[in-house]
Amino acid sequence: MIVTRFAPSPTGYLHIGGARTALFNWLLARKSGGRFLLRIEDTDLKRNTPTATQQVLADLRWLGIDWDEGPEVGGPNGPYFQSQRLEIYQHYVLKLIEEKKAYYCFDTPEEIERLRREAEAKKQVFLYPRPAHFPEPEEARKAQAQGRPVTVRLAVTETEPIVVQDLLRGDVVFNPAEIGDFVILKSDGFPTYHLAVVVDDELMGVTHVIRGQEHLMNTPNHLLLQRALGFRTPAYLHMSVTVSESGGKLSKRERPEALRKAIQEKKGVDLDALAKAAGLSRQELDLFLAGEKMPDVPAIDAMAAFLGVHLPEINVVDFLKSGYLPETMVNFLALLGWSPAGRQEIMDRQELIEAFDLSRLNKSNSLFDRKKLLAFNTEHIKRVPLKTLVRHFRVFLEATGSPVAAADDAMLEHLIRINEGARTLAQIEEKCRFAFIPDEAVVYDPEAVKKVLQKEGAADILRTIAQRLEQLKEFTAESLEVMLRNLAEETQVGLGKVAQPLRVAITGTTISPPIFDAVNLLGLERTRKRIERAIQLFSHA
RNA sequence: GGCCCCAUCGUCUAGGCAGGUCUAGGACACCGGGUUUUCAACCCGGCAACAGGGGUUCGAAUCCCCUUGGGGCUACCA
Repeated sequence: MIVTRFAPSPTGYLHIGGARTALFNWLLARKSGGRFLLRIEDTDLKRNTPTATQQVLADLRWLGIDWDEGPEVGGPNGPYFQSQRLEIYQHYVLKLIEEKKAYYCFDTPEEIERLRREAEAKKQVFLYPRPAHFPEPEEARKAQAQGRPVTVRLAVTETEPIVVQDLLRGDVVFNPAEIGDFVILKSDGFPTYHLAVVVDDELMGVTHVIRGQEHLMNTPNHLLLQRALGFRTPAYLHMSVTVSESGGKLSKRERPEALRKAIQEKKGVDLDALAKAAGLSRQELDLFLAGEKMPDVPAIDAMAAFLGVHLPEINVVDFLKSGYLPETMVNFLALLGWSPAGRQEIMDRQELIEAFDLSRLNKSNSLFDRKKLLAFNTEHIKRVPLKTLVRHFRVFLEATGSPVAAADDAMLEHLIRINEGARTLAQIEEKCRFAFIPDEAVVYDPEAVKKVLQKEGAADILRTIAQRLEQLKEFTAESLEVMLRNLAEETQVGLGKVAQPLRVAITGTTISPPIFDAVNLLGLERTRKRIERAIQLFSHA
């Protein structure tokens, strides 16, 4: 049976690259009827954040990527947090030391750094100088008592070429002479990634490891460790990397950097107000602008909102908040580095599982194209069942704190219906928000006022509409349509000349759902009030 | 610098492993037109690629080599 896993380190929100890795492992497990497990690689005390695991779990759930074993679902191979498996790693480290396959080291970071520099100066690869005699456990205890850092390194004694058999790339050959004795146990008693991943994959019965190309160079180390420990070697597949428009792999730094650029390019930004909006001190903001400090995600979001700039989405939640559907994300991510046998591109999870096949993966890096993502989202909004869409819409509204969240499900369904052709949930929200704010809170877009409301005759048309609204027997989208069409015909103008002033009067902008639906949504009373307010504010007659 | 991976339209890719059926197919973007009460959506049409060089072969996008370009790694991070 095929067993795959996703093993994120909880350093923040799940980003799009991680989601893609998780997805491919999940697809392989689901396609083959195997198991998919989730393991949290929290062995770096400095980088982990306390809430990150919850964020990652929530993001995976939103995407519809479920796990058979792991946090919150349990399983026979737990615990699934590496920080809770310290004795297990300890056991194997001790075993390797006893067998003289690994040894204690007492170097300080400065000493290591010096050796590294020397090697660099000589244009040589840095290889840790293995001592002729390995220190005894006794010496390790002594060194520790004296306050020296104690680490353990694997003795790399292999002389034959190390061959990584990659499912995608074929045999990749490495020269063992270029692999130095690497650290497997850190001075804080935590295992390094190499040790933890090898031990856990063995103990958890992982058969297939799909990961990013950035791990290809680590794989010979893992092979070495597996041999030293007498473990099996899982099948490896190193996927291509997703790169960003700015070149280089897509990283979390993208958003802060885009924000910094936006702040620097914008003239006359009130930095004190900006810092306040982000909950930062002025000093922290200055450090950020100098490129020396990265504020956290909420602060970044707050600053972007304050400036009204749109930052590129990187984390899974960013896409949620921009109004993308999880179906879109899963579909689009699957197509980055993989393609189905047929012509069909738009697929739901089930269709992806059915079509998935490792042999159709491709090796080259790909660029994340947001325009194509938008097109995919438009398609999925059309395809996803209405009930599901309502659920997604609710999640979106709550995540963004929209006033539209006050609506019940029936209303949300209606809002979706009258916004046929929308590209994102955010667009639906933007178009409908006008009906969920107080009449006095309508902000009139100056551009729209100038172009529509202050045009010749606009005020007259609004007055006429207000009058006819009074005379309307029943107030529905249909009766409104009849009324407005008649009015357009009588006054010998296009429907646009009637609809546009009305649209701006009730929404403050030129963008809304179809005008009949928009008025119907707002209701008779509030429509009248807003028309009056608009006439008052903008007719200079 | 060293090691490793990769290379088809602007982008994601099909084709490559089994060389002729490829005057290279699709999707997105873009451009032009249509539809239209706004924004979208929708419909029709168009533009656009085998990185370069050398082999192998009757024949190369496809196989081999070199060059160039892009990417990754080079930690007591994962």
